[in-house]
Amino acid sequence: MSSRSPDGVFYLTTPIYYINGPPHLGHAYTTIVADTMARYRRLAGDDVRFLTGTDEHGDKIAQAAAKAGEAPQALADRNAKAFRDQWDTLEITYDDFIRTTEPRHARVVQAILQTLFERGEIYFGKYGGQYCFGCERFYTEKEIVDGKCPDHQTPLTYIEEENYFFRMSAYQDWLRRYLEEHPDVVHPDRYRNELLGFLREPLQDLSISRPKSRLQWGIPLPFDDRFVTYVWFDALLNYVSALGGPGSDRFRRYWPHVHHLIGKDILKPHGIYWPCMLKAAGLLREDGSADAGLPGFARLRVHGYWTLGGGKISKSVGNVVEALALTGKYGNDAFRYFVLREMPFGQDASFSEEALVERLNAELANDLGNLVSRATTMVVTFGAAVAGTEPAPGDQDRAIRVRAEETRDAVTRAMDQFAFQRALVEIWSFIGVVNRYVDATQPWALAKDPGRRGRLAAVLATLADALRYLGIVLDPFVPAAAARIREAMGDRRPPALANAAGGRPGELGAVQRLSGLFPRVDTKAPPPASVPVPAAGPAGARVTIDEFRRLDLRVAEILAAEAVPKSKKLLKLTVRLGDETRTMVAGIAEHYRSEALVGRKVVVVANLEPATLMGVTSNGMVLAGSSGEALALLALDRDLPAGAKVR
RNA sequence: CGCGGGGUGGAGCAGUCCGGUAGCUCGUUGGGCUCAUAACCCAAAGGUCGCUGGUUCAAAUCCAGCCCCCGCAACCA
Repeated sequence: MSSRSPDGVFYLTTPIYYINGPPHLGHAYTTIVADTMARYRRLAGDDVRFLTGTDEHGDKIAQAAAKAGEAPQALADRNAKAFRDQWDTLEITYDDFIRTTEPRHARVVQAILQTLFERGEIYFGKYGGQYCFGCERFYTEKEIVDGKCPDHQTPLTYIEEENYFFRMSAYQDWLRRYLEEHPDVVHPDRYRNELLGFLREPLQDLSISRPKSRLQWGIPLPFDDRFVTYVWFDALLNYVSALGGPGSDRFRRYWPHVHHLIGKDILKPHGIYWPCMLKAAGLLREDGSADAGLPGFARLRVHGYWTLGGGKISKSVGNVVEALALTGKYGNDAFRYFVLREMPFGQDASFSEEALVERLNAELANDLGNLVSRATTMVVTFGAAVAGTEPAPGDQDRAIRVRAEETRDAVTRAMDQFAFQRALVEIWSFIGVVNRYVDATQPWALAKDPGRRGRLAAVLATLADALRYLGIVLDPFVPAAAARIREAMGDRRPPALANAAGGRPGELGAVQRLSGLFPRVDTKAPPPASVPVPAAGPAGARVTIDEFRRLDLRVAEILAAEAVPKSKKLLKLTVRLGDETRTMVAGIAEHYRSEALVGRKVVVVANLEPATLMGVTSNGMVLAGSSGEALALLALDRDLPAGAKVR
């Protein structure tokens, strides 16, 4: 069985991460998965190109920079560095790190836009529609939830403006047929089904520009510098620009072998926009053509989400940034092993420190670490006694060799499907076999019997062979530990899957004892709870008394309360302030039953900008205090008429 | 009728597509071993497979209905 990729070339990308926050568990998982796959492919002998990077344009960055009183580029430089530093800490072996603010990226984006423009794939049109400033995009009637952005729940603004559009609608049929006929381009399969689901609705043309009057922090359109490029159009092209763009040698070599690793949240841009863009730009192979210089589709490998703190006993990690900090506490290998082993690729899984420690102790320390320790100790201790002895291999030894090869093939099959969990299960099953082999052959007993030297020699050679093998197959998953195993076994060859075969006993004399590869974590005295969750939040900036007075706080009587249909948290309240009656929406449905509220007097902000939530317009806000899960409405300790001023 | 995942020994999960003795890891208990990181190996105890009904010789598995949990959508104005 060959473990190589077609042509022995493999191009793997992570999404480029948006730099509006620090790297967290989600980013790290994607990147670790990619790194594991890249290492595995290299181990299998492929020529691998592994790309990651950062997405740095857009209004959010521009605004954050303005707020901090610095240039957007300065902010981007700082935040991009945080990602790079994190990946260095995790020993991620990326070959290239692209930033969308780099000239090499802008050049390619502009060149491709120009090509599309000249081909008539982009047209200038007037568009009137509901726009969300938070999302930097227009919404269709269908997407709008009661006049609000379905993402931000903020009111949309009707904007009529001229923009450039990509004729994405022209590719709907092509894309649907392609996905139907090529089940392997999106994995796991359910995500392909989801894409086909999207395609049952008519595909709209995609607005790909934003007027500079509204957004400046972006790549100018090459054919009209009054506009900058829409962020997704800009961002997706990093996968091409990082190779130097169409026509470059690197592009020709790697682009046909591209695999995009993504999280399920960005399936739509990658599974709909991206293939249409590529098709239009001539960067995909024509149907039926044998053009080897282009891929038929940008293959997608889609993973699920981590959930946190689901368990009852879970005093564990509170958020995704904290979760990532556990790499420092338990080490890169343990963290990698946990996330790869715990989450079946494509599905959701829950993350907890307890589960991590359990796997670290049971699988890394007990199964693997202890095996390495006992085996190296025996080879070193008893090895001298068998020097020069002709080994007498038996069935047990041959069985280990066979099992090793079966395991290697099973790992190959699993990795071809991005099934990291299954690959690890296979390897650990082999570790169990070797542990049982030690108990069955009892080398310590053989060592006491001079007449069984030949047998002992064979057993020790088999053990050494098995560890050398593990030092190779474990390399993508726990690279540091694997390197230590190879070193202890005196194996100085660069690791290669081709060498992960049994039956090549090396010099027992070169073996060194290796103990404590993964020390157990004492769970009796649990480690101090990680970073304490900060309370409600630091006191914000101060306000002046005048600013405070701008708030119109009033006593209000609740006349009626009802749940907002389909909402989980919202109650629609009818309240009376003096003579006036109005509707307010409050996110308290999980804490108060509507019947219990009628007749109560509460404190409200009366002059708040109206907002529509789940279709109900709220004219004000009911005040409540909260702490963690608990929530309480403000009440008066003596009665006052509705409408009374609060200050 | 918004989308999706799930309910299987104490904990976490597999098995469900294609019906036929309910399996794995952790934990517990007993034993073995002494090479090893209180580890490793063997064995045992422990389950009305969420509920109800149906199909069937036979249901964790198929069908119908119901209950509950968890993500996301999706909001705490």
